[in-house]
Amino acid sequence: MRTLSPPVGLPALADADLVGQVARLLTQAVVEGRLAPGSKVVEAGIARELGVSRAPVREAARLLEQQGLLVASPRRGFFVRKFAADDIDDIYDLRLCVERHAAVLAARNLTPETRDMLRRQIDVLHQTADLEDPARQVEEDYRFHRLICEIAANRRLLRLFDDLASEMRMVIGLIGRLYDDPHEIARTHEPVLAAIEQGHPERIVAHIDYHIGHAWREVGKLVREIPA
Amino acid sequence: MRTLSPPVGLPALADADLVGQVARLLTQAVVEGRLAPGSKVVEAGIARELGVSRAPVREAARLLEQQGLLVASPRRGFFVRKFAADDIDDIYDLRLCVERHAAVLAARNLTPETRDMLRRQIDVLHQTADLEDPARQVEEDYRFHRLICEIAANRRLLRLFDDLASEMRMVIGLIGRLYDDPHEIARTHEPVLAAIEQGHPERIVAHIDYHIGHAWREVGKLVREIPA
DNA sequence: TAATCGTCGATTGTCGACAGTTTAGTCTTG
DNA sequence: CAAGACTAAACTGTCGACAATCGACGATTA
Repeated sequence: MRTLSPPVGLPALADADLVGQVARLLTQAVVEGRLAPGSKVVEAGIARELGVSRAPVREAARLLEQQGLLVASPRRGFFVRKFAADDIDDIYDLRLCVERHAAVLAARNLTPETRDMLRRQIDVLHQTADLEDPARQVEEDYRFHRLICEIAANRRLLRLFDDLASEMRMVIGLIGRLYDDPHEIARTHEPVLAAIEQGHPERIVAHIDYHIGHAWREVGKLVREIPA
Repeated sequence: MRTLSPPVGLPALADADLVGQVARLLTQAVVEGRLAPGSKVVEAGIARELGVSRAPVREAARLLEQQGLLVASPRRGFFVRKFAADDIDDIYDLRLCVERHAAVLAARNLTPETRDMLRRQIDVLHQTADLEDPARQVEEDYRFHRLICEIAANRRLLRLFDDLASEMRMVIGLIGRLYDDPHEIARTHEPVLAAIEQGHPERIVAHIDYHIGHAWREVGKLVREIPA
C-alpha cells in the first residue's frame, strides 16, 4: 500500500524555524515603525522579549541586514536602516532596470495562461481598491510586478525583485500612506500588460518607465516631505 | 591647544573579524575546487579544522549562502552550490541587464577623471595579459566592469554587481581555464569605453551586449562541456 | 574651561554543551 | 535478493556563559 504522502498543496506547516519567525517579527516591528530608523537593535533585548536565546536573533538580524532592513556595525551591533532620498533613488533606479528587463523577457515567454494570470491580478487590484486597506493594496501591487518577474523565468532576477520589494516595503511603511486613489493605480497597470501582450520591446520599456517612474516620483516626494 | 589627532594615514588595522576570515577561506576552498559542488559543508568539521567554534563558521556560511556559493537545507546543513547551465544563463542574463544600465548611467556621469580611470584599467588589462596569470586576468577584467558600476553612482547596483561577480568567480573557478587570448579580451573592452564616451544609449547597449554576450557564450560552452 | 584620560556598566563575539533530527549502516522479512 | 524496519553515529538548532570591547560619564590636567 502506498502511504507515501500524495502531495496536497499544504503550506509546509508553519515552521518551527525560529530564525524565520524572529526575522518576520523584526521585519514587522521595523515596517510598522515600532523600531525607529537609526535606533539600535539589541540582541539580548530582542531575545529576552521573545523568550529565545541570542543565537537565532543574531542570525535573523544578519538576514535582515542582507535584505537591507538593518545595517551592522562591527562590535557595535545592528541598527535600523535610515533611508535618505539618495537611497530611494538608488532603489527605484535599480527597480526600473530590473523590471524593464523582466517585462521584455515576460513578453517573449508569454502564454495564454500567464497572460490570464496577469489579467486576473489586475482584477484583484481593482477589487482590493474597494477595501480601504492600503497595506493589502501595496502587497497586491507587488504581486503583479512579481508575476512579471516569474514569467520572465530567471530565478536570480526574481530573487533580486524580492529583495528590492522588501526594501520598498520598509520605505512605504515609514511613509505610512501612499496612494490617493487605489483605483487609479489599478488602472495604470493595464497599459503595461497591453504593451507586454503586443510585444514591442520599446513600447514595453516606455510603459514600464512611465508606471514605475510615477511611483518613484510619488515616493520620492513623500520621503522628501517627511525627512528623518 | 588643538591636539585632536591629526589624521595620519594608518591602514585601519587588519580586522580580527573571524567571520570574514572564515568566509574568505571557505570561498577560496570552493573556488579552488577543494570543496566539490554538491558536497556537504559540515560546520563542526570546518570549525575544528580552523580551530574556532561553530558560531563564526555558521555565520560565514550564511553569508556565502546569500552570495550564492552555498545553499542551505534546513536541518540538513550547507552544501556547495551546483551550477547547471540554467544558472549560468540566469546569472549572465541578469549581468547583462545590470551592466547595460550601469554603462548608460556611467556615460551620463562621465568626467575626464573617471574616463581616465577606465582608460587606465584597460592598460592594466593589457599589461596583465603578459603575466600568464588567468586568475589575475579575470580579476582585472571584473575591476573594469566594476568601475563602470562605480561611475554609475548607484550603491545598490554596485552591491548587486559584486554579488554577481562572486557567483561568476565560482563558475570560472569550476571551469578552471577561461580565455584563450588575454590580449584579445583586453582589446574587446575598448569599443565599450568608446561607446560610453560617445554617449548614445543605443550604441552603449549594443557594445555591452556584444562584449558580455561573448563571455556568456564562452562560459556557457565550457559549462556544457564539463557538466556536473 | 575645554580637551583628554580612566573607569564602569552594557553589549557583542565566541565558546562548549545538550536535545532533537537526519543519515548511514545493519538486520529482518517477504 | 530486494525492500522495509531498526539502531547508532553524526550533525544541526538552540542555549547559557565568559571574555573582549564599546560608549558614557566623571576625574584630571593644562
